[in-house]
Amino acid sequence: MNDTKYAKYEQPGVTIDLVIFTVDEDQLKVLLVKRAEEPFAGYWSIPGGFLQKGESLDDAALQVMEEKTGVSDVYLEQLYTFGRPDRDPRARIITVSYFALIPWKKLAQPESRKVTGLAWSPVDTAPELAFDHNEILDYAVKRLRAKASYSNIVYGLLPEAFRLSDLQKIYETIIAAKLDKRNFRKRMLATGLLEETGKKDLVGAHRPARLYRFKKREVVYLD
Amino acid sequence: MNDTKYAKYEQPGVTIDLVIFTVDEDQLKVLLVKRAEEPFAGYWSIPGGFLQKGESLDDAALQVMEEKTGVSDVYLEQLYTFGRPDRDPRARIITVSYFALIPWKKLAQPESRKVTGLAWSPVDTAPELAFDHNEILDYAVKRLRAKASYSNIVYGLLPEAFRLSDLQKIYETIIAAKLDKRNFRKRMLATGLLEETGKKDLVGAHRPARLYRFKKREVVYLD
DNA sequence: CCAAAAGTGTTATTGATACACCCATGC
DNA sequence: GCATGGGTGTATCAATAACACTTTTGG
Repeated sequence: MNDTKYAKYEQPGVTIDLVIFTVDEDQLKVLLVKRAEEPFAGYWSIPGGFLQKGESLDDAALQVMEEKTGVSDVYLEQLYTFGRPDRDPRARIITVSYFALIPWKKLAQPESRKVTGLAWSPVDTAPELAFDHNEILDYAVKRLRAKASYSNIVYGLLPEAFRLSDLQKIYETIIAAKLDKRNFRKRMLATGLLEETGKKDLVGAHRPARLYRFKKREVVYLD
Repeated sequence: MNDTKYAKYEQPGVTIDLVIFTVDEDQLKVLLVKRAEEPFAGYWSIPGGFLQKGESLDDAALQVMEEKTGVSDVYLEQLYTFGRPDRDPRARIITVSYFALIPWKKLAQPESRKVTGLAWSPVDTAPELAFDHNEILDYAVKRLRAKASYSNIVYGLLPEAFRLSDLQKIYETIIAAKLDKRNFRKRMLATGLLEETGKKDLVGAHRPARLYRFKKREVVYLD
């Protein structure tokens, strides 16, 4: 920008911060990174980074995603932009927040989990975070819960093929409530968004489960 | 910001753009301003302005609102942040968009309507706008339609006291569909969000209508 | 008395909820 | 044969949708 022309306006730093969710061990978890530097050195924060020259906001979010998880083909949605003048003690910085969903299985490869300074924290026991990141996290959790109730967004937390009981578990975890198995299956199959893969899940000493997949791995709103 | 430390990052200009809605003549309308300067001189755009030093995003939005309409006590909600690198030909500028709702009556005072270079355009016949403002407008319309269906957000388009038929008209205008009068009234009164003012609207050669108001003029989600 | 909008109930349909037992497999 | 999770149907209740006439006022 032309500094003489725009001198009286703020030219803030712009960052992208990501709330990356997964469901693991029947808990909704969020990826946190430990800050090495001031401000908030030693605090946990959600992963983020500065917007690079020529980069779109979505690209910047993807960039952070790949950097921290090694994974890029995930559900990603812009959340909200936070810009309180004092939210960063260093300088005026506004942050465009995103939330992402990632199936636990994708992360189960050892290399993407061993990075130190990274941790998956259950959302309800998340520690005090740097900056206004608790606020961002709360906002993301609300959005996820709401959106799960009127869309098929949970596909982002599931692998390609899954059992209906997996799907139900994901819903129960997100909304923190038990659901009736028969009603749940009826409702899900009635949406017409699922199809059988024809395969069966053979693990365990019990009747094998049919495996389903989402016909389309993109957001569809119900009703 | 410290320019040496952050030199490799983008320091974009940050603007706030507002989609200001009202309902008038049974049409959903949006406030447009005519651009005098390049780029897009002569084009219509939605009102906006640069973020000022020390100003929060919400404050900046309010500022623009007051500047263009003379009104500040209105419904205002952050919408989405647009940041394609080429969205402004001058420089890298990202814009945090907001949408606002304003009751037509508030604008009916002559002084706030006479400003030249301002126009209320029906949303479905809006012209080609500057920058990516058509995209922002479309996004706002979708958000408004969706939110009207599961919240009491329409209070922002109504004066303090109104007839149930006014309320119904607003809904019909937003969702572009006719509603059944009896079912509509039953449903609205069942929400418990309305109360009678005790007064009656006496205009017109017909039975006077009871006037209602929202118990709380703040967003409540239904269900 | 006519025109105009306000106000009011009942029935049918649809969708949501509650609820319990048999099935297929591995060990 | 027993433990484990998979898979299925029906009856009740609640919410939504369809539908038409009487009332009150001003002119």
